[in-house]
Formats: sequence, C-alpha cells, structure tokens
Amino acid sequence: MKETAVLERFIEGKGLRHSKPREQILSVFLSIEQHITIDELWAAVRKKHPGIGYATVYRTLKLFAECGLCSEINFEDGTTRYEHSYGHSHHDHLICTSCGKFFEVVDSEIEKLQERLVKRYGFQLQYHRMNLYGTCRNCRVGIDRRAARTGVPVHSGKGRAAS
Amino acid sequence: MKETAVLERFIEGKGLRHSKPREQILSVFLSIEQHITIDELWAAVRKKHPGIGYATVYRTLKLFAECGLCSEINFEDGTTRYEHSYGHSHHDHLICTSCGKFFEVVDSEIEKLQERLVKRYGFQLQYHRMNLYGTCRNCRVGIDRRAARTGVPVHSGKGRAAS
DNA sequence: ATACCTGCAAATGTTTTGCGACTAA
DNA sequence: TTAGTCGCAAAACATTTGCAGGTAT
Repeated sequence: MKETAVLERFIEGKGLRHSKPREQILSVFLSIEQHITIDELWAAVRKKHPGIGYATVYRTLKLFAECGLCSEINFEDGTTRYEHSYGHSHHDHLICTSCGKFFEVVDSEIEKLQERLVKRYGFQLQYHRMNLYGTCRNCRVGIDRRAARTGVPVHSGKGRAAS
Repeated sequence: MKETAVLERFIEGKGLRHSKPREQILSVFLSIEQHITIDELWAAVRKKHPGIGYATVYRTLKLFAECGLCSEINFEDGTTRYEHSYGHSHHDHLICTSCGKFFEVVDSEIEKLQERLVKRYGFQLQYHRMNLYGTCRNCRVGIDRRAARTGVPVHSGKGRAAS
C-alpha cells in the first residue's frame, strides 16, 4: 500500500477529514529521506506551501506517528527527530559525529543477543534503541589530511567509551 | 580516588573554587543510586539544604559531567537524566516500561558485534547507547493477575518492534 | 449544519543566562 | 581585594493548547 493510502485509510477509519495541508506535509515529508526535526520539516513545507503553520506540521507529524508513517527518535544531543517508518522495518543508527550523516543498520546477531541478554534478567523485550556514534571514512580522511598539514594528530586510536 | 577527590582536583586544576553547595550536591547525588532528572536531584538536595537554588544544581551537574563524575542520558520519553559515571564502566540500559525500573547491563559479545557492524560501514566507533525496553518479571506477574481477573489478555506474545 | 482542521497567539515546560550580593582564597 | 559562585528572576527554547474562522462532508 502506498503511504498516501495508509493515511487516507487511517483518516477514514477514525472519522477524520482529508485536507490539503495534510497531503502537502506528507508529500514533503516523504520527499526528504532524512531524520528531520519539526522545524526543518516546517521550513521545507513552507518553501512549497507558504501558508502552513508550525502547529499544523506539529499536529500532522503526531498524526503520522499514530498511523505508523513516521516515528519519533531522541538522539543524544537532545534533538527530537522524525523518520519514515512505513515500509521501513526495524533498524538501528550509525551516526557520524563529524559530518552528522546517518546510516540505518541492522545486525541480526545483535538482535538475537539482545533477546538473550534481556531474558537473563527476566525481562520480556518490547523494543530497543541502539545508536552507534563514530566517524565515517570520509571524515577520517579529512581529519587525517588536516593532521598531516598541522602535524597534530586529531583522533585517538580508541575513542571514548560511553558511560 | 574518591569522588570528592576527583571534584577537588578538577576544581583546583581549573582555578575554580570549593564551595559548600557543590559538596552538598555531590554528597546527595552520590547517595542516590539512580538515574535522576535535575528536578529530582534538586528536590532531594533541598530536603537537606533548603537554600540551594535550581540553577546551582543545574550548573553543578554540568560541572560534574565535565570532570567525569556523571553523564547525561536522553531517554525515549524525552527526559534527560544523570547517572553516576565515575568508577562505573560502560554499560547499557534495561528499562521496565511498566514500573520504570532500570538495570545496567553489559554483554561483551554484543559489544564485539557492534565493532564489527560499524567496521562494515567504514566507521570508527567512538561510543554508543543501547536502551532495551520491556517488562520485568514482577510487572508481568501483576499484569497476568489483572488479566486473569478481567479475562482480558494485556500483553501480546511478541511486543512491538522499534522502527 | 456539524464537527473537524487550520493558523495564530498564547500557555506550558524545560534549559540557560544576567545580575547583584556573597564568599573563598 | 579579586574573581568565582550563589540564588533569584528573567530569557531563551521547544512543545503543546485554546480559540475564532475556514473547510470537508
């Protein structure tokens, strides 16, 4: 099913109403394959549809989340971001701390071990979030070049451990 | 080294000053072995030392973070919490979505697989956060009892996957 | 016509900062 | 005496809500 159909279905099922702002916001949201903040989405929406207010984007994202089109994630820098979730199965995140690039990753072995870990504590797993922070290859090349020029090594061999 | 010594050293090294509020806040913070919000810590501090202001607790926690005594974590519910980090090695979190209890866990195999996963993308890992959400045994017993009484099953067999 | 939806502005909640008084050194 | 620190209040941000007018059904 297409995302627009998912939204329509949800709206009809709940006795809500179709509206242009909702279609427009969905269309812009889908066109941006990134994890964005409400502000960023609002800015993007306004470029095409200047009349739309912040509150509408806010409420519409909540609506999308309800019908499974997007989901909210809190990152370590405190920002709340929204990502596409319809047709996207579970994944974790690889985030470059230098350029900010995101990768969506999955490792089925890790997933299995998480289940095992949790069982040892008598838990029943509902969901999890795993964010891995590091430097991507491109950024390291840049860093190494800079280091070569200045003679100052910029990255340690180990990196720091999360507490 | 004791935590108080870590703080003293840091303060001296930076040319800052010793103060009663800092000692008092540290002492209360250390006495609470939980992941707490600024508000919660402030409330706890005020019970013993009524004069201390919110801003002081706020600034002091940032100071503690700087000298490695605590670290900030953002959870999925949007709250920012502080945990002891001095003398605590890296760990992940197991969180009961029903009673809110926290467990600190580590699985060395998962840690290894994270390294492997990241390398496949050309990344160099710096740190990570992994939070596992589920229901603890105690809560499930409660839930099952309630279900037996009402005849309505409360938890599904699988739970939901994070997006 | 009804009830939902929208944009605006204001309320709420949280994190940060400016400032005069205070205090360690 | 000097400069960092404190508590208060206000500023800065981000998130959420009330409301009057607009719109889909």
